[in-house]
Amino acid sequence: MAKKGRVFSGARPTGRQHLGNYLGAIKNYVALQQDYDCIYGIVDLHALTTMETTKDLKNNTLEMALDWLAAGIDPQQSIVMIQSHVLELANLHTILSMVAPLGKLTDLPTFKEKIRDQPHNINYGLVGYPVLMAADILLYKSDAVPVGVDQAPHIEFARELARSFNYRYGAKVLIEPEMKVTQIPKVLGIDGERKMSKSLNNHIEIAATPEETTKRVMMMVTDPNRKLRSDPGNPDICNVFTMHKIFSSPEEVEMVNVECRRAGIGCVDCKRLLAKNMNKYFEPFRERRAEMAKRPDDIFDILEDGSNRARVIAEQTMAEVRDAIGMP
RNA sequence: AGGCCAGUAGCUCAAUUGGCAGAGCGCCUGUCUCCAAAACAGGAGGUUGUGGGUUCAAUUCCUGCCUGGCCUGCCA
Repeated sequence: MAKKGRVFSGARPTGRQHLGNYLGAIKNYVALQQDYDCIYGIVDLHALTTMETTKDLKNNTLEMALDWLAAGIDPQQSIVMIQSHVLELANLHTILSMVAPLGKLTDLPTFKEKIRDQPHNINYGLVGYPVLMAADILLYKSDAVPVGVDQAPHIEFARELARSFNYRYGAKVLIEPEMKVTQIPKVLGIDGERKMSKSLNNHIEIAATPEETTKRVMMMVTDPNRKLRSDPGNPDICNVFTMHKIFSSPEEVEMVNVECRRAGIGCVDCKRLLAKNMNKYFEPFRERRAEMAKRPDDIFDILEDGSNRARVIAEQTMAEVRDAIGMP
């Protein structure tokens, strides 16, 4: 069947995925498979720019791959691969680094953030992060890249690199990728104020047990003005309600919306309903995942197969790149 | 390569002349609340970067090494 083109997206191996990862990326990855030839990379090289210890790298890769595959990313239909297993990437990265303007790299907001976050580890790779990202996208001749708005400058940078390369070497080898801005719901953590993230420990893992999920939901911060059971609440500022809108039926959402405001239901009732719906939502996923987790070798085989398929595309691109440059 | 400075709890930092390594924030538990938050009470968390040395005793003094920052050079 004819698809609209090729999509590449990568995620750093952060281990077991949480609701933010799922709603922000994975769900979208699964949906895109219908219309595009997708390549999903576990970008371990990018992870090295911030990781100071790599002892969990392999396990984090496995855990994330399990979440991806069990969630519906289909390795028959898409390519699921490990970034570092395609050596051509390093080659293209080096070549692109000669075209990449340093001033632009150091001006990017993400780089400035990292300077603030890890002033003791400002490495060369950190500056070149967007170059490596561009290399990944361009290596596979991606037509589109699904990203959140925060990644927009990086995609724009990749487009400019492709243009610069093509102009400098008088070729049309590299394809400027379209930015496929996905409307990512801003998923807040259980603290109700900051973005859900593992490092803030305000996350809920999608592969968590029903008990663990319920426990974490009960810990969620609600409308602080609703102190007593008899007080009316305001769902508009309550993250529990936001989650209801994702995991509960329209009828239940309406019920919560009405009953919370007139103290018809309490937060405990509200949270129990949410936890129940979340657990129901992820039940089939968790069953599939548990099955897959019994055979970790199979997962690594899938990743290896994906990397091999990706390499075929990469080799073709690199032949064209070398030819365009006029390398002997 | 040389010179100077720094490294202490998850984070930011204290610790008198060399004398039991502490605080704030964060984290966990409890009280209180429908839950959560807030408040209060309690708790965990450390080979003081690391190996030697001096000393009755080293976070503190000496020294090798590691890491980071600033400066001066050398090579490509």
